[in-house]
Amino acid sequence: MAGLKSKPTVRDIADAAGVSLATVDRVLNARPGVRQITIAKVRDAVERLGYVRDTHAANLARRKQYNFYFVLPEGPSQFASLIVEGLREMARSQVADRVSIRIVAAPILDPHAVVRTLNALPVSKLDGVAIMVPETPQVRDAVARIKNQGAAVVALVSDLPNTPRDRFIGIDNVAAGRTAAALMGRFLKKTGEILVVTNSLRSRDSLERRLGFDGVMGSGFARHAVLPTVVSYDDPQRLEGIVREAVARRPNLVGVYSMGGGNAALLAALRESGKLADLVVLAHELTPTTREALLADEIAALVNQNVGHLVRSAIRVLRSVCDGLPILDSQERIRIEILLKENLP
Amino acid sequence: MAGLKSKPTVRDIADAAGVSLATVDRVLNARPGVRQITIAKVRDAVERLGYVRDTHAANLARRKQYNFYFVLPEGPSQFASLIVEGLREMARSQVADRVSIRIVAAPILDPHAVVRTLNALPVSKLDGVAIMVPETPQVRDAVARIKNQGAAVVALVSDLPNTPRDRFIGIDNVAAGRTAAALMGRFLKKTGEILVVTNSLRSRDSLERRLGFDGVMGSGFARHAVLPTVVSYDDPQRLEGIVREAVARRPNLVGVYSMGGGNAALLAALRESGKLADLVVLAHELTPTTREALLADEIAALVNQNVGHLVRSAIRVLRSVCDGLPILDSQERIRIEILLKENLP
DNA sequence: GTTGACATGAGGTACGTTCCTCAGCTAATC
DNA sequence: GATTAGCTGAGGAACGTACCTCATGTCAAC
Repeated sequence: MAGLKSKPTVRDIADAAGVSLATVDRVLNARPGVRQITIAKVRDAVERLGYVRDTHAANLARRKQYNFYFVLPEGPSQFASLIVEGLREMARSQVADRVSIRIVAAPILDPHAVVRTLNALPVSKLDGVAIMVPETPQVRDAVARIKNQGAAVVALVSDLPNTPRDRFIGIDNVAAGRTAAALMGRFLKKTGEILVVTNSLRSRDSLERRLGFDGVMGSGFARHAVLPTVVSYDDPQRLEGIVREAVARRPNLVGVYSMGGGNAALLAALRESGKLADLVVLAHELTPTTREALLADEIAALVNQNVGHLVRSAIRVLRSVCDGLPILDSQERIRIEILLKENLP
Repeated sequence: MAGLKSKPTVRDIADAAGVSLATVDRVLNARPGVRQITIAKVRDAVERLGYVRDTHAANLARRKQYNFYFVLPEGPSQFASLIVEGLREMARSQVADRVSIRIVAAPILDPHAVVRTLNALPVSKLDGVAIMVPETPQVRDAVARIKNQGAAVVALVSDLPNTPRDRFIGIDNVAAGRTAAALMGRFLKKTGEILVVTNSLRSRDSLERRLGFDGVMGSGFARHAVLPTVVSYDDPQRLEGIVREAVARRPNLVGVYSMGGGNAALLAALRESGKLADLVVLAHELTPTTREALLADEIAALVNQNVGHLVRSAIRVLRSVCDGLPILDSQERIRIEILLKENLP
């Protein structure tokens, strides 16, 4: 019973408002040369008839190409590679019609280089940017500049809350941390210490995840002791050293929570320690490494954000912002996925 | 670097193949009156230039409306209501352009009435059907008939594997059962008996879920005893009675797995028993009832299939089938979501 | 050689929109 | 009363595709 009569067109609006097609067009596209009264008449007709512009016909006429840039972290991050892969798959699918996507690598270890990368974007030639870099004051300025020049901007994976970005596309990392804690608490059979590891504290993600993790561990599972965050600074060797030492020195260790990347090195160190089977290990993001570990029962569960949804949502939102269309919140909220061996896609 | 030059049009194909526009059109739309050699020339040019028809321009020209019917279970099922709601939201969004969706209620308690409903569909006026009813021999025949008349058909939520349906849109229910078992095994702190409840065994879902559940419980968590499936036949009172009795008679009960609907009655009975706090309760599908119970710590976790994805995927697949376009498997696989209080959307 | 079947080309109109030009109107200013 | 500026209408071309008609071509059978 969800019927749908043939949708009203600009012509219908013109008739209903008692004006010409040209005027409707002027109003709809915010072109000058129309009196306020006439604008109101057209707006009213649009409301009454429930007109929604056919974006496809519009893009056809406008021969518009959406030019979007994705600024992604350079380097060995498996997660970033997955995003690139997701974007490539998008480009091949029909969803991406009239969308051209360019990927720019940002050397996130060097904040100044990141800003240079952002400033080098051809803002005049582009309609929108999705940015996945840590927030620094300089990045904030760069984002503001891009936004001021009229481009749509979304923050990807890691939010840039103190910038005029149009939206954040990613999971609520505090909730992700809470989720990890809930799993950890439920999964642990023995009481003991929990090691928390991350590769970087520069992005907000790790901080927020830790916050959420501590919140739930502290209230619901306070019998366990959550150790201070160990940071590897993207150095696999450093990470291996730290982990090896922690496992050796802490006979009471029962769980490990890996908040960031670098899981290959973490798992290597844990395997070497021989205690992996006794530990509840939780990590983030489904990558080849974590998938394998999950299947081998080395990792108990993953907290994941679906890369496909991430890129599709980013593109949808960028388009909507460009077209001045509303964003369907419910559709753009990225879920916090819990992955076990059993529900692995 | 994922560049995209302006895509080739029919005109380019005509030039490249050395034929006229009309001929290209005849080939592309499989109209008669073209020699095999010419067809081959055009096909070759399409290949070489990587032409893909602009479906939006095509639909515009064809002034095509996709007419899709959704056959959903009638009755008080909260899950079905969510699907209806999801469809209504779709209709409002831009994704559903040129798609008209009609919802037909099928009285699934009466198999003959279901078949009558299916046979009453205006097959000649419709492009595709999404069907969510239990599989019976009569349903199989009806689906075959619909498919034979040229409509696209997908099975929704519950598969119809022995029919010529184009695709199944829903989760792998065996894996869903396995997932529930993994959670149950991990969450249980005490050893004991597990009650398994469902409202109906008519659809395949419950059988498959049970299969998966038993598989994992039997291999990984065999210390627990999984009781035979209790069926409520969609009768809340019957369900309450059974559950009340089971809880009273089995002091060793540690977990409850609800495979189907009717969770309101189940929870009512468990609450009344006073033992709810000691039980690990798992259920399927996020509904107002299960959400509330999850937030109240009455349900430990939900195994969910995202209604939004379900309907969007169904519509995308129906469209692709109608247009003869390939289906992107990776994009259409519905995830088995695990929902805790902490990652509730 | 005529007939006819089939294959192809040329050209048009339409879909809903954008964007352009040009003409005509009204009201205010000189 | 003439000039100007601002507003509006009428109409057309284009986007990429579908689908229609009509004319012209080829080739084989009679």
